[in-house]
Amino acid sequence: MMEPIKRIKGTDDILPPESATWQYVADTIRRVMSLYNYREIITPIFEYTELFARSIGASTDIVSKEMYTFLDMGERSLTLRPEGTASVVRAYVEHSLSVKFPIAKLYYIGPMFRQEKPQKGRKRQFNQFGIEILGTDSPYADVEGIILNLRVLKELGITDTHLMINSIGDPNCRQGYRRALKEYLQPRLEKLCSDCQLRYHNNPLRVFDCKKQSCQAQLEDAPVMSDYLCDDCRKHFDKVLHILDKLDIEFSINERLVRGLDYYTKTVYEITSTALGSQNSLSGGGRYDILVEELGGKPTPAFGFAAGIERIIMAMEQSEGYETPKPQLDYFIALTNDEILTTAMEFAERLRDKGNSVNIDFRGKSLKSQMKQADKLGAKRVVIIGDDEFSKGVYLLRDMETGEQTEIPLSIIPNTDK
RNA sequence: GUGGGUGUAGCUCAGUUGGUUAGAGCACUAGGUUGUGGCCCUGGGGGCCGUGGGUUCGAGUCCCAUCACCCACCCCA
Repeated sequence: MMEPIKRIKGTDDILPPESATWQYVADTIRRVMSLYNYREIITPIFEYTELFARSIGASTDIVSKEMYTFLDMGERSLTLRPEGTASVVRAYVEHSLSVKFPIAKLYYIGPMFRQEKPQKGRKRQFNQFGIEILGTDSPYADVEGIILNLRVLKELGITDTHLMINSIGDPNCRQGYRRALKEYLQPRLEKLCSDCQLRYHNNPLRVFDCKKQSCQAQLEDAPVMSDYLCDDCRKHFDKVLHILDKLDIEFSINERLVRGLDYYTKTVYEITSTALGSQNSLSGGGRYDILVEELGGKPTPAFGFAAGIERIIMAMEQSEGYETPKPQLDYFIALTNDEILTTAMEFAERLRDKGNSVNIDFRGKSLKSQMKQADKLGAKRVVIIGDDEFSKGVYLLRDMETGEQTEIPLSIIPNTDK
């Protein structure tokens, strides 16, 4: 026996019937996107490594240790995308989309790759969907993104969500805050864990993300970003909060919410669910007003979010009233003799011409076994063509719900309407 | 990278202080109904008990190693 080859660690095969859930989620996402008139953008799943280093930030965990990076035959460094925004912005700049779309409202959906140790809610290949609104700095854009995000979750039946929001300012006012935070932390450096001591140097804001009690204790009286926001950032944040209030959106301000990607400015937010375990973030995003410029485009303010589809499905499965999708089939064709197969195939094609889903078992099994099959496949009706019927030029149409059976000439295709 | 947990049939899991041919439910399959699904009944097929080594008269069970998966830290969606 040959040794079977197994799937790569951290990847998943999505099998029927679970794949139907996945399709349902994708359909719902696309439907909601169209409600807000967002249009799909499909970019390659690999890019030059440089793109991610420049956008996400070379010192971030994602770029410094989680990317699948390799050299192609021309010795160019390529990377499987770890997130979606960088590619969208790259395409936006590359195709000068700002000309055609003064405000570009785009969405994407597809697989992302990060080489992390897998655990609940964290795979090495996982799927995200997300949006990008490019070309406006309006706080209304932030809110539209957030409510679109919430609507997708709501329409999927996920209710136990929590929206947290914060502003991390622009590069200028954040600089002032960084300085103040470092001043505050410096005398306490000894009491922080080794990870946080590193963060102190690389990105002191991330100390807030530390889950260690001892580190959190040191942060109790730490300065908060909101005291350091410049007028423009302050106004923007207040406006976002105000609109959310007006729209009756529940949220909480989390002064310590910091994102792990370097490109964010002003608004950042995260939606969590208690159904998930340790990796409880369903989606997150924010404003990134300097990224387009950093990727070689004209200065263009923008907002976006990304959401994890596997995590969304986990949350769905745990929400009340969730049922696994049942198999659907309009017709099953059962026959008692291989000689009838050709006729049955023709008949099936004519049913399909009318838009019916049709299945035939080619194995020559007993009628009983075929009926069982039909039942298991969720067939609404079964067309039975036995030897007797075949010689008479008729078939039996059986309604699987009621058990009623009628004899009909083979020349007549059943009506599709119920 | 660091912890902890789990590996027995396709799936979910039993398996007594080590003791004959390793079990159940679901799924699959054949029949009960010689041409008809769901419910019920009866039979059948399926296991290098993760892998390698050790202890023992004897190992699914004890010991060591190894691999895989899961969960947590870390990080993020």
